[in-house]
Amino acid sequence: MTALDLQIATEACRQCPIRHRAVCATCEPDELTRLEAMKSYRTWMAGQTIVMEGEPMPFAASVVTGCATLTRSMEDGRMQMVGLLLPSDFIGRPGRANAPYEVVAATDVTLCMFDRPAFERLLTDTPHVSQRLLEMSLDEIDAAREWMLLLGRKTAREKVATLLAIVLRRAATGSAPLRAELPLTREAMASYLGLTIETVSRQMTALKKDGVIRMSGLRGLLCDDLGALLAEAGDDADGDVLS
Amino acid sequence: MTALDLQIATEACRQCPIRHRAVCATCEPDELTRLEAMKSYRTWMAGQTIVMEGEPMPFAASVVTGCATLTRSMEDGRMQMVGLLLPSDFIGRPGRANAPYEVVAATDVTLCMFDRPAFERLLTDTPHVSQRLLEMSLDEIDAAREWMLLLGRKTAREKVATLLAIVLRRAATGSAPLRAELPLTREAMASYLGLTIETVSRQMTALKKDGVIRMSGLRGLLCDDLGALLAEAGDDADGDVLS
DNA sequence: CGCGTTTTTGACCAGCATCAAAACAGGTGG
DNA sequence: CCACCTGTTTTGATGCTGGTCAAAAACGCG
Repeated sequence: MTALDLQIATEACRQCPIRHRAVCATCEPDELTRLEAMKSYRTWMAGQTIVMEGEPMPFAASVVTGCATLTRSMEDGRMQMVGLLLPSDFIGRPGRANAPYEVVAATDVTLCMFDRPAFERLLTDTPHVSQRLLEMSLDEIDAAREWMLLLGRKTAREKVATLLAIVLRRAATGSAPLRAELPLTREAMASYLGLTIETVSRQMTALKKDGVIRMSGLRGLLCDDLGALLAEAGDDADGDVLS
Repeated sequence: MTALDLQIATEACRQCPIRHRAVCATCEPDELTRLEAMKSYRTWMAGQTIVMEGEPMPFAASVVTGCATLTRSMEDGRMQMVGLLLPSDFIGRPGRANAPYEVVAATDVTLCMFDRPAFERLLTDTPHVSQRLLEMSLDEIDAAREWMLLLGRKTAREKVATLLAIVLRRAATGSAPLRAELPLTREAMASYLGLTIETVSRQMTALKKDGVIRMSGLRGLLCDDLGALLAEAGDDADGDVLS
């Protein structure tokens, strides 16, 4: 997506790359018009904090491009990622003014932001939107529960394999060898998986040595046999969710 | 609540003990009438399976009394609890016919069950209900994320202390010594916390030895100093969520 | 009272964290 | 283009937390 495309998208929802998957997916033309009036695009660079834990959050937003993370932290500094937001995912909780977690740009991220009061009015006025948001929330609950199984019961090797499989699934470019850019640093991976950086690194090395994955550079991920990777992940070969 | 009360509640939503907290909380009188037509009560005994993982789930329901658990399991038998349902909590996912997790009665449980197709029609017809369900789902997401922090980053001792604090909060009978009946077996606690039974048992013993809690029998929990317990839990003294 | 189940306790071990240092990548300025 | 510096990633050595296996104790129930 070029800067020009982005500009167009800013103006017309109909051109938007996440039009049919985001919270606005089921909007009618007149509802889109109303959305267009209250939305604005904004971009953050990788690593930048979008919202700090506990701070006021005067907007709701959809991720248009890039990847953001939600992180919850303890007083002594221990942190756990609790959400991974990819294009079309929704940020913000109607009815709540303050963010319960830190929101950080994992890669460069563009958000389509809605003024919170206006968005909440839209929610009460248009069942379309609130029903779509309900649907997305229910998916998110399922994803969170899958994630809880990972955090509570999987071994380090299974955790890493699971995450790599998730990334490959989302980036699915068709046939083998499957190829994807890791949108996460080792630190973000560790935060996602409830591990330390060192353990993530060791397990990646082990999976490479065992021929389950290959790397091209630090971020380029290759997999010839997704079945083998899924076996390492301890899942049966179906329905993972992300976000 | 006696058997007689329950009988009354079956007939009239207005008498229902969870009337203002459940998914029907915001219903108008006419909507309640519609609900009454499609609902039916059913009770399970502690330990019974309500729905098996992957099986069809032809209903949605609210927990009226008792406690149920949602559990996700891996092929090799490892299990992780992913939901703890207390009175007023909602079971079921509109738009999905099969249960993605096992539902088990932790204590004796009574559900107020709705026929799924009828309930889904109600959802599309009455924004009240779907907005209430959205609200509840968003709370559930927050609870799941808090739970993820526990699973990913807390020590065994912190995990156990956190769970005990959650139970005490929900059962809050006013002033010290705080008192509650544990609705969970050691096995269920372990499943909730991503630990083994033995570790849960050891940590409970340790917390007793350290004077943080006292037990009267296996299920009776006493705490003289909730602040001390919360300190052990690694939380600051506020907003935990459950379910 | 006796049996089955749940819980506790004990001994031991493995997996992951921790601490530390080396290797590597990426960017800057000479 | 290379030397240098900074931050990330990898590798190594070691220790602790929590898992595993086993048995004893406590509880619940017929």
